[in-house]
Amino acid sequence: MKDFFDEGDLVAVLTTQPIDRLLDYKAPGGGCHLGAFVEVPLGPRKVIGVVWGEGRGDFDRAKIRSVIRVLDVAPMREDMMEFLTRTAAYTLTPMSAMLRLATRAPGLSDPPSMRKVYRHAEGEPDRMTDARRRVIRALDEYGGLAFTLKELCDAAGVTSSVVKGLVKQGVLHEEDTPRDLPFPWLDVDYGGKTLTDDQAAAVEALHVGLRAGTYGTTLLRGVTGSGKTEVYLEAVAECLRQRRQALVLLPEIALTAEFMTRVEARFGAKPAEWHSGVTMTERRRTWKMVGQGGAQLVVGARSALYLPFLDLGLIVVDEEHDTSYKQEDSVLYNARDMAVLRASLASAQVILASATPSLESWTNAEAGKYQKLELTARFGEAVLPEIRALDMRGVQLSSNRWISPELAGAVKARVEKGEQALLFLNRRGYAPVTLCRACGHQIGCDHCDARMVEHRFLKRLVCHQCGETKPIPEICPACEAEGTLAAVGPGVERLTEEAAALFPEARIATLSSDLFGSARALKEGIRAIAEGGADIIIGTQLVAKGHNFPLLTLVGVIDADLGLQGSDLRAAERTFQLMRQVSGRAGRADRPGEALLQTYQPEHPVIRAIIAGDEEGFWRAEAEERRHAGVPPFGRMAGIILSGPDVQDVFDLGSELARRDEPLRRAGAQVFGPAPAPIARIRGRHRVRLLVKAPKGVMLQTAVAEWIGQVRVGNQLRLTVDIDPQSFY
DNA sequence: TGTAATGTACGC
DNA sequence: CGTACATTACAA
Repeated sequence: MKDFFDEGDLVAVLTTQPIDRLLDYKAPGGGCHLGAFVEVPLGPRKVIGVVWGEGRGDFDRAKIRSVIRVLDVAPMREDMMEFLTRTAAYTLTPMSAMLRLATRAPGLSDPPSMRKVYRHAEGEPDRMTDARRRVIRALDEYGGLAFTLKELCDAAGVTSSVVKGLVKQGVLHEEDTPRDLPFPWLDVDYGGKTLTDDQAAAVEALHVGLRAGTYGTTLLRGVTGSGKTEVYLEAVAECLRQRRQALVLLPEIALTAEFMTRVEARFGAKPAEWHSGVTMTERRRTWKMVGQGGAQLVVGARSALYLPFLDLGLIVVDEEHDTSYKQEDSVLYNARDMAVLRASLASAQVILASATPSLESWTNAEAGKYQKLELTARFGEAVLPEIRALDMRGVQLSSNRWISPELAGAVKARVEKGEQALLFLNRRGYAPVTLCRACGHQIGCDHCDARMVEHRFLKRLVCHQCGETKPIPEICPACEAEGTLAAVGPGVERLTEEAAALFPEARIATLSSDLFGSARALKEGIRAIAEGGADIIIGTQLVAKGHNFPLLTLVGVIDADLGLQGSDLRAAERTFQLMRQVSGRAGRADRPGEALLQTYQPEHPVIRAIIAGDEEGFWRAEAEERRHAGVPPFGRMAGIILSGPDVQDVFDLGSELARRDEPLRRAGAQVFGPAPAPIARIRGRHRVRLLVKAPKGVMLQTAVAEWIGQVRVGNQLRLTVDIDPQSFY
């Protein structure tokens, strides 16, 4: 394929506008490379695009316009173009949306922005003052390093006029430097730790693939506290020694800060960071430096996969089982799967790290598609907690009490020893249901088919679906009885109330995503608690995600059955992982831990597998069940969500699709539905769901694309395809 | 008969 | 996605 186009040659350009085809333009003066980022005229506007190939010449020559200019960023590499094409085909997403995902950095079209920095030049000022002395001292202290105006003023404690005055006299030198600077060099020999035999063996195995510079995927399994992070940081080190770039994906923004500190301890500097909480300036710097090789390591969220790496050698997907890797908005992709795809195109290695792998990864490892590495020994003296079920069937609890006497006793004992206890309940707010005792009416959201959840800290009812809030009413909105509304069921806020009554001496901290204003505040809160700022921690699933609580020795799960209900096929897997993760919080440092699960169904296979610690047994049973049902990873599925303001319109479209299923049947696939989606109305839009099921090996995407191509989706209606959905009801 | 509101086609 | 242009709704 041609990779350079001279002025006037026809080039095909992919724009970020939702036009599902390439547009022909004339190459600009000076020509352009394949993959070049360009600005092109489109109607009355200028838009950004990428030179995708030779022009096709099927458009009226006279109407073809010229590329305005080539942007000052590195051209998109061919493996990246291929990656976008393959992701688009896999997820049935238009290419323009993929390009938008790959250009999510501000100011790409701006010229390289410069800023002024100051250095100490020669000579003395005409008149030495205290302020002037401080400025010069600040500059000299850092060995001639350049300061920006703000940095210099802050360091010297002066106003900008002092600095400007010194510049005018030639004592300070003012110069322009590019604003986007390379990230500090990561030193692979900076802070290596001594590894256990177990870890060293895993590192050695990972080094083989990294040195070969080929594609390969490894499932790195290790119980909590076994030192997975140390192991994959050594893999990162090896990748950097090979002069290639590395990417570490984390499921939660809240985890990045702690991880950045660990990277700094290992490599002597902080790497580039990429997620929604990063400032615009840093985003642009990261995007540009990744493309120029000025960033060796990126730590970030799933969208970091779409950064324009120059030479990517390793992708680590930490906590690979985490459901947040599957995006539930705009482009629907699973970052775990796309990481494997990207790596295979870039001849890079993938490490999927988890204590409780997803069934998909477990199956791939069993089948020999992935290398499997296990870390068994727990770091330090700690051992896995003893896990016990508390059978709640015989327990008499007074109304609105959820902590059994046995669990309460265990908590009390731990707290008296100066240890921490965690009470886990995966429900935000105070009470999930607000019910009228007179007429039985439940307060729901006006825009969604969901119940409003009382949040007592906010003193409001909140819809967890759309975020709508309203004050807690005095009278029942249905029967107008006064004072009959009752909060029913437990949430973490209510549990906090109960714990405060049971343990009046204990310091209690509640960890729930909605109780902290920002990711920063949350991180600060977690740190304070981990350092002993609380005796009892009450938390939602937030606490299951990899935070370190060294003083924690007891985990009490209030409702282990939550999540087992419902007909979600992944419910068992998710409950298993969550329970294992949560109980893994106990006894991480040097004290043995204990986990108690309150349950009304102690014989349930999932609960029994958790208690027995029989992971292999659980996965084998779960795999067998899925194989039998013909569902992922042993079959293929696609979810279709239709939504619109009018129920009838939405259902009509659903029925039409169900009727015209020949393309699916021809391919060997089957369609179910239409049925109301799990939440049949969100933000005033009615939702209907269809499910396509096919045996493995069917060209699912091709069939689905042809199938939905038959119908015309009206203006108000929306059709979303979700390949490999996470949940299907 | 006009303007506002809503729908549809197009971009090279 | 924005924009231009067509079509329909509705008040005067």
